Amino acid sequence: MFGRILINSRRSGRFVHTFRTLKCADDMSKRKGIADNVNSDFCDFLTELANYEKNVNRQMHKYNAYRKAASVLAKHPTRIRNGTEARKLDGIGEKIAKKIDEFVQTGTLQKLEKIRASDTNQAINLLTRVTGIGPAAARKLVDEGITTIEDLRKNPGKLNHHQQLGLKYFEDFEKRIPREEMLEMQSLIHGEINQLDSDYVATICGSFRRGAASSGDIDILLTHSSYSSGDKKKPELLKEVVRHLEKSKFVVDTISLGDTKFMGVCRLPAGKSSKERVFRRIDIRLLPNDQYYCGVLYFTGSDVFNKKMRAHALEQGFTLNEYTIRPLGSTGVPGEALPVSSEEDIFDIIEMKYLKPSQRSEGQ
DNA sequence: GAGACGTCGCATATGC
DNA sequence: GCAGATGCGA
DNA sequence: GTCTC
Repeated sequence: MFGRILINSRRSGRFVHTFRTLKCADDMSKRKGIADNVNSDFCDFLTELANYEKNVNRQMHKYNAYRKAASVLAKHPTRIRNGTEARKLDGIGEKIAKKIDEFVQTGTLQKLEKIRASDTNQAINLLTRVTGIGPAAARKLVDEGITTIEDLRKNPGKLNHHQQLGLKYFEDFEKRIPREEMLEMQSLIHGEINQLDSDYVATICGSFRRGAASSGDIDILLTHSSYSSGDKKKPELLKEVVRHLEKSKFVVDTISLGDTKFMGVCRLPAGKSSKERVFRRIDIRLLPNDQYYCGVLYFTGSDVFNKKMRAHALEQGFTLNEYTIRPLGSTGVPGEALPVSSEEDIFDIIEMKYLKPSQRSEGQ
């Protein structure tokens, strides 16, 4: 969920930074041996191809395949010299090996040049950066002659509610959130929720919880002592929190709101020198208390860490997902969910030494 | 050579 | 009005 | 596009 790994800051490929999300390069090289990415030029063109497959061709699996290839190259400690060398890496096959060769020899890719030359592709890629506009809507809009952000502003009637908010906050939503601001929002949120009802528990997850220097958005997991998975729906628990955060002027817009998931927009009150703050994307999920820590673990990531931990769980005869940890019978059929009342419980069950969130960035 | 590649909540379009 | 499908984001 | 079976 909090992928980022080394390529993009965000799964959608909305941002095109080439890694360096946290810590300084020195720190990284000492600990991990992956200081500067010596293959970053390959990663860049693979990421561009990935976004093309997703946004233009709606080929999500190719998108993921290109991203996997870029990721393995980014982690590779030495410079790849040609396709044959690249071919040895997991996730790089015949086609990408060929592209590496072409790029090494000519400094570019014919396929990429053609993609870049198409105005339609350019427009689709641009519109896709508005949250709520995916590959299908972008293509439809471009077919109707709408190709720029300005065009969108002139035709708000062609957008649904989510897309209208995406347009309204287009610039702000592409800005990263400094950790300092995340900490401010954390204390405001905890204060407000505790004032509302001290039986709520809220945890800001994602890369923030792992200590990242900046974040893309705010992802809050929420639970309440009165709410367990056996109970029936409690449609008011989440709505009450959202209403309260609206009343306190922190939450300013709603993208979607159901019984268990809120997606919206928030902003801190003006800071010193009365300078206006940036609008931020905020998500709040309500989980039953008995599933809360599996959820917190899952949404804290990183993706790579989650994969390793789930694999370890399997080796120990357990299946772990975002909701529960269950023992596997001799037939491989999952049994009843085990009781969990902390993240430590989950590590204990699978006999794994506890890792603080800040130690979960690349697994271990 | 065929199938998997994560899954699910919410909003909205679609068909009856 | 209802039920299952689609788009989207995470 | 790549991997697995």
